[in-house]
Amino acid sequence: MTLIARLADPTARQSKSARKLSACISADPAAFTAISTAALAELAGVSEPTVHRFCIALGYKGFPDFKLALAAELAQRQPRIARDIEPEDSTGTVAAKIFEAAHASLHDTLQALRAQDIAAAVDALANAGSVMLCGLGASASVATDAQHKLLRFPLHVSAHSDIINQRIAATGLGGGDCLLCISHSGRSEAIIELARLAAQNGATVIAITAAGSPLARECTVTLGVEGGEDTDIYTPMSSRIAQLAVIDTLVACLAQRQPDLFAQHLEQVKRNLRPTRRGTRQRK
Amino acid sequence: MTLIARLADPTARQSKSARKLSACISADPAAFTAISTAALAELAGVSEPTVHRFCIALGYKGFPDFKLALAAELAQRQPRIARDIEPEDSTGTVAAKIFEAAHASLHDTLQALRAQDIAAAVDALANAGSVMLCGLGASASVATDAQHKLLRFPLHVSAHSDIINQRIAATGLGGGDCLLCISHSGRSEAIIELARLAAQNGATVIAITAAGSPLARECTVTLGVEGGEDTDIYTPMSSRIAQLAVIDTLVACLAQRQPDLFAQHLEQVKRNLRPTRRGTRQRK
DNA sequence: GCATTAATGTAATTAAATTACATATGCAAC
DNA sequence: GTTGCATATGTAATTTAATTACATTAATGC
Repeated sequence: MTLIARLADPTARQSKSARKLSACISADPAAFTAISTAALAELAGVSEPTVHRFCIALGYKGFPDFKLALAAELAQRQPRIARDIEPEDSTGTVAAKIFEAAHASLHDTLQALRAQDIAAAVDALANAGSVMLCGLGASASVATDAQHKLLRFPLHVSAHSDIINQRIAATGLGGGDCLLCISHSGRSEAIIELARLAAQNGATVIAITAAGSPLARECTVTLGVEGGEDTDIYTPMSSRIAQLAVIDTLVACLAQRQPDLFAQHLEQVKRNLRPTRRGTRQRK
Repeated sequence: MTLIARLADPTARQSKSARKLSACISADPAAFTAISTAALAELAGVSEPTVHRFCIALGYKGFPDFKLALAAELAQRQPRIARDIEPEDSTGTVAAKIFEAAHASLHDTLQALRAQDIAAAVDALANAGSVMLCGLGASASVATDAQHKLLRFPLHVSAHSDIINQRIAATGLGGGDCLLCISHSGRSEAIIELARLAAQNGATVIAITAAGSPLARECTVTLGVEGGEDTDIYTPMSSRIAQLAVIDTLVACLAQRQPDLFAQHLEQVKRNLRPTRRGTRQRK
């Protein structure tokens, strides 16, 4: 757990003055990175040695050590100023905000991802008779991308972005088959229906979608994707990036599971990359 | 410039002992975050007040302030341990590595992106008679994604992932039209030919690809995408994520340029998002 | 080569952090 | 409810670190 989280943690058993200090620091951690024991003691209404003991109790060598750790942690946590784009923003600012949102989304998604869910999804994919990938709108291209990646494996993979074809194909799924749904909101009626249909037929349904969404409830395994900071405008953009990262993770785990294939895959990707590595001076 | 970069900067005019201190700290910055003036003075072979003056000269209030800044900066710079996935890695480790690579790729791409190039690309797109999007393999789904986003604008947009259709469509492009090529390596012969063809017909050619690649040389504007850390295996995965972020940036800038549309776009996305925000307890 | 300025060091001072010790508070057993 | 123990907190002393004041040395220009 991070230091700041530990300070804010109400379940931690702390003494009265420790609680005062925690509250005081949590309120504005940045303000306490450039302050002395005396000043902090004053502000928290405790004595100086209490501050010192507090730091020791948290596992630091003393107050300066604690301050250093706090400063480092504050620096580490992303700027997280991920804010909506304003009409007056410069091109550079727009780019920075977009990339920042993507970072935040990736970060949050990784935090929320549970290893056991990934493992379950990989199991289902690895053992599936056939794998069907579905998405609509922006998620359709994510599904296509997943198909591109999964084609390298000895799986029967199909991707559909047409809701008629999706339903037809889903009807054909049965036990041992696998449906991977991709949806930003997890509230697209067509996809939810599809998941339900596949599940009724006995297929394993995996969703890369918002945790806790209606789609998530229809699924065997849900890989939650977080939108990052709660900004209005660009969340669907960033979440799609996180979806891709989740797919990459599934593919990597799948590859890893099949050592021969893994090596082969590795070799192939290396071969594909070779031209990129070559000096760019020479033509072709 | 970062503090660490400033210390290592050989062009900076520094006194003899300042140079000694810079060298000493640059050698292992982390070691000096938990040390006293006396110890640093000893190690650098200078006196204590010299250390203090050195900190003041760098713009800090004193040695502790300097240490704090140094620690913060060290914490900030990414772990960057982006390494290849090993067969023995756990599921969680695989996920962490994949996401880390994505972070690195985004970071590097943003660093390398030039505002004037984005502006030029946005100009070309905004004023284009028709916009054609092309990519092959993994880049095909990125092109599809771009199409999905650009469809919201009053542009004539088409995306092709079939190399025959691509050539046919590119032949139809002329002055005032715009071709947006997406390629990881920038060495796909088919796409390079396409770019050349379109350019010959007078179209503006934009590429989202590796900077300095053959494709980049055929283009009016290149938006370079960095693969992140130079790891063998998963670079193409991460770079695709960065490609999407670049597209998002273009779309955002495009939206921003047309205030009415921007507002409309914003409203639309907000509307799309609304269901996500709603409490997830209620069904449908 | 001498004067002047900047750079560095020594020693003194101040401030901060830590320790030692005393007191108070809370809890359990009787 | 009181006694005893343990934990928590505070006061004061000590140590350590950081800073300042002043002296000395090295460097540069004339």
